[in-house]
Amino acid sequence: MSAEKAPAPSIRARVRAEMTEEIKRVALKHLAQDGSALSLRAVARDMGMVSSAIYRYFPSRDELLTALIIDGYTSLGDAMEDADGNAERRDAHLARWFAVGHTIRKWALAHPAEYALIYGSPIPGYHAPMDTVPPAARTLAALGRCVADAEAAGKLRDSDATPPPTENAEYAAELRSAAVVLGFAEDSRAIEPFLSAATHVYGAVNFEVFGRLNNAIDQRSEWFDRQLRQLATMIGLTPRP
Amino acid sequence: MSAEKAPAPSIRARVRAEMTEEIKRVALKHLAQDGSALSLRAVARDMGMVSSAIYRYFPSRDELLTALIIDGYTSLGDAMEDADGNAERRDAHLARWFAVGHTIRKWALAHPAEYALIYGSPIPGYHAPMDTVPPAARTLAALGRCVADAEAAGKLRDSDATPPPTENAEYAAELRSAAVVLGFAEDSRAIEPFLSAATHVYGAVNFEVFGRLNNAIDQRSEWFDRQLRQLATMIGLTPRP
DNA sequence: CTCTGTCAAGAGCAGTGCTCTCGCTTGTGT
DNA sequence: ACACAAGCGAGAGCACTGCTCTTGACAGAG
Repeated sequence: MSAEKAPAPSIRARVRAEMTEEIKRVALKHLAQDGSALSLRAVARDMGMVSSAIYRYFPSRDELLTALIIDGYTSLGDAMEDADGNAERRDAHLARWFAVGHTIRKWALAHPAEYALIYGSPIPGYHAPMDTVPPAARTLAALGRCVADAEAAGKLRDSDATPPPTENAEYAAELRSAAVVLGFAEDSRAIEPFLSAATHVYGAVNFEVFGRLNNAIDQRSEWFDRQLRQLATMIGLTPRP
Repeated sequence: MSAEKAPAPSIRARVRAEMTEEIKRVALKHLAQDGSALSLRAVARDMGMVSSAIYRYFPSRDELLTALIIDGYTSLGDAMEDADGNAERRDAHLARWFAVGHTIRKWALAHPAEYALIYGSPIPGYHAPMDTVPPAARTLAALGRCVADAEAAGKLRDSDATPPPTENAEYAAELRSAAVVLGFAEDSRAIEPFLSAATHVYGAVNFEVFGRLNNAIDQRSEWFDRQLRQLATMIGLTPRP
């Protein structure tokens, strides 16, 4: 018998953790099929449990949703950081932009229910707790890093489309604050174009995942890629044409 | 007694139409409060009816949703066309762009539930029928008209951000087809920048309405206005800086 | 070998979309 | 002027939902 006792993982705790994971797994499966109409009873039935047993693991449907939301952000964040690659390609800013951008779209198409959960319309009675903020911020930061690194390396043209500096001091302060959070320099000139570009990227993914491109654009990879390219130009990631 | 009899509005039909409108009105109120979790029973209760009575007017919850969706698109479309103004300002393309753009945002903020209904995540079991397509297309066309008119009048710079003409023939055909539907010339060079811009506009409104700007950007009117301005530059609506 | 904390199960509450049947009202054709 | 039928609201009922509470079993710790 090994004499481990310090962290005392406790068989009970281990089993409990496994059950929790299993519930999330099945819930995710249901979410993928039925959309945001997630039913605890259906999950329980699928696991051969009685519905009330689930409440031993998640005190409410909202807590389950929160867990799934955090998992979703984490999964997307992981995918984006993976796509961003390691330090060796740190200077390939444009390639990183495309890689990370396409990863958002691909992840969303592969996990439409989770995508709707985290970037779709808010769920009626549900209010996201603060725990979801850091994983959410990580995804935006992953995209931002490509631009921030380029700017820090002096590889960024000035954006031609950005309007002149704002005269609204509060807005300027908010931009500076966002810059710091996302790893840009506090006085970055790229932060506003980047936030614009991110808004656009998520808008495009929304359109595609939520079916707004049906009967209009079928060449969706091309459509998305060209928008990424246009945004790269707008931000200043590409040399002036 | 007036001798009108040709269309025979039929008292019953009139009352029925009024009831239908009343149900939609109450449903909209509930939608605004509880989000997409619309309950027929609650609507009926609010009207002092029994739930089954509603089925005399809408054969299913989906049909009610369809009616609300069509009303939503129509309301937004009306607001946008109103903002676009009449023929007298037909040449004020940039002003029209801002007016129509801001109208989308204002309408969405004033009707968040209806906005979520038509531009948010799809409702789980619901499939939108074809009737919703024309009202939906009208909103996009209303925004597009500002750009199409500018292009037709030769008042549009070439967009600098747009990537070079695509080599994907199918994608090019889809662009031409979209151009025709939205009132652009078939060989319009502005259609792709415009579609990009529209994607961006709806992305920005999504972010704000769905709370993705919370704790980040409070100066939202400024934020949105600057993005509209940037997009105008990208499309070529403003003179080169 | 108890004791105690954890668990699944089941019944139950209030709510949901939807169906069906029952009478009542009311507009309408003869 | 009257009888007919269509349209209507009410109510019961089915299968479902999230959630609560109680009960009884079991397993780890002392």
